[in-house]
Amino acid sequence: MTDLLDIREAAELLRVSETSLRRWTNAGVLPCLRIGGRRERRFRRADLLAFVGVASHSILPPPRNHFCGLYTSDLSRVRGAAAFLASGLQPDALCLLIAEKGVQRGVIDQIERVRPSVRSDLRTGRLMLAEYRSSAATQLDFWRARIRSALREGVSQVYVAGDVSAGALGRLPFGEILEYETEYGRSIADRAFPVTTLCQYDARRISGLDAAGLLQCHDGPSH
Amino acid sequence: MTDLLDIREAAELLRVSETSLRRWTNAGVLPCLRIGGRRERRFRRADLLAFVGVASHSILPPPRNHFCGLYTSDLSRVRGAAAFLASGLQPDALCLLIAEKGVQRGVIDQIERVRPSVRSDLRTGRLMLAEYRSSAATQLDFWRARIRSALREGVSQVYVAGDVSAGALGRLPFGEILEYETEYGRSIADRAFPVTTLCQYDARRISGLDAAGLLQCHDGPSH
DNA sequence: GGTCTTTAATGTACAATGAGTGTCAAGACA
DNA sequence: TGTCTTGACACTCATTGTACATTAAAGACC
Repeated sequence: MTDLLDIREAAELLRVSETSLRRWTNAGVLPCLRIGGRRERRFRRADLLAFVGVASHSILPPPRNHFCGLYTSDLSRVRGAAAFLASGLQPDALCLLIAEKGVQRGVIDQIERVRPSVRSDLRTGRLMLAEYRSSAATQLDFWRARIRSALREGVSQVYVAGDVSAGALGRLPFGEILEYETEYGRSIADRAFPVTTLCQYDARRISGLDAAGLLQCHDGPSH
Repeated sequence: MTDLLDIREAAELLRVSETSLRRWTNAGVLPCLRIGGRRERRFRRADLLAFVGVASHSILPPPRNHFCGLYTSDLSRVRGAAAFLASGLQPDALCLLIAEKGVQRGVIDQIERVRPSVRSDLRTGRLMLAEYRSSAATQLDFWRARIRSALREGVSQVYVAGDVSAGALGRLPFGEILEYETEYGRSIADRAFPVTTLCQYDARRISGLDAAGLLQCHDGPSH
């Protein structure tokens, strides 16, 4: 977690203009550090939060937003994805479900049991369906495009659930899947993006070593 | 994500007028932060969502104290246990390492690299070594006895690292191992006991289904 | 080394904004 | 019917945002 913010990031965090930050630091009411011969301002997150009266929890657990789920049956696969997406269907969020058609139907039916309005979520585009591309590169491009356009349209949080094992990606050698996941974690599920992801894998079709690799490139299991 | 919304964004999010937001914050029913000399309002997303009854993700994560670690090499096994125990070697804590003799030596050597005083920790009993019993029941009794006596002696936190795969327990059918872990989680790694546990397994010797079972009866992977 | 572009700081002037304080009408509800 | 809440509008005023020019450091490039 970057603890030192430049003036643009600080202005974005506090939703104020850079001018105000300069005024406040000049007036001495807001601490800031100076760096380099140009004496650029650097702000500590804790100082910024203290300035608006937020108690800075000194030790925050690191954010976890890239989970993997190992399902052991078709039912547990559907249940896992449904629970994840149902919790994500919030007013200003976008949910994406990437899975084969049959699985999509099962997940929708399952969500409907706790959220009868799923169908309308589908119509309004708050919940979108797709299938995995067959190449890691095109799939990554798909993610980036979808998420960027959603953020541009004002969505504040994106929830992604993908059934990797059953899709086209799942037929790649496992090493390539891990590379894909690693890249996904680095460039998409990064802290910078408000994206939370659940990657599902069929525990019956992977080895223990595969599972260890999955845990390595995810923030943990979902449950 | 600690993002703050200004009053316009907050009004847009909740689909109410800015007037109402001002009234609600003045009445104290909706929390808001104040910033700058004009005391402008800034709203935390979680507060806004909570105000309309949406369960926010800012609920405290449940405590996690029963981890499993999948190692893929002898080196990663030793490193995992060493990192875990080194972080646990605090003044009022007791650390337990349950592993075969050879692994014990490797872990001690590894800890010594970041904490030269390990040997004295061993002498004073702050770090204790043992090997797995061959039956789940006797092993559970061992844990209970050790931990209870430690707590009686004033220890405030117990850290347990165990290499299950390589020990006598690891030779049981995997179903029995899972039963043992489940019982351990229920009666020892319970919230009531100040015990944090790392159970290590050899990823090379288990199946994907086994790994899924392990994740099910642990709070998550350690890393 | 030198050159060019980018970026941030500083300073100034002026327009825009939000807070605080009112009033008032429309709709919900018992 | 009366009461309560919401949204809209008006007004003042201090703060904030924006736009501009200037300077200097940092980074990219040859």
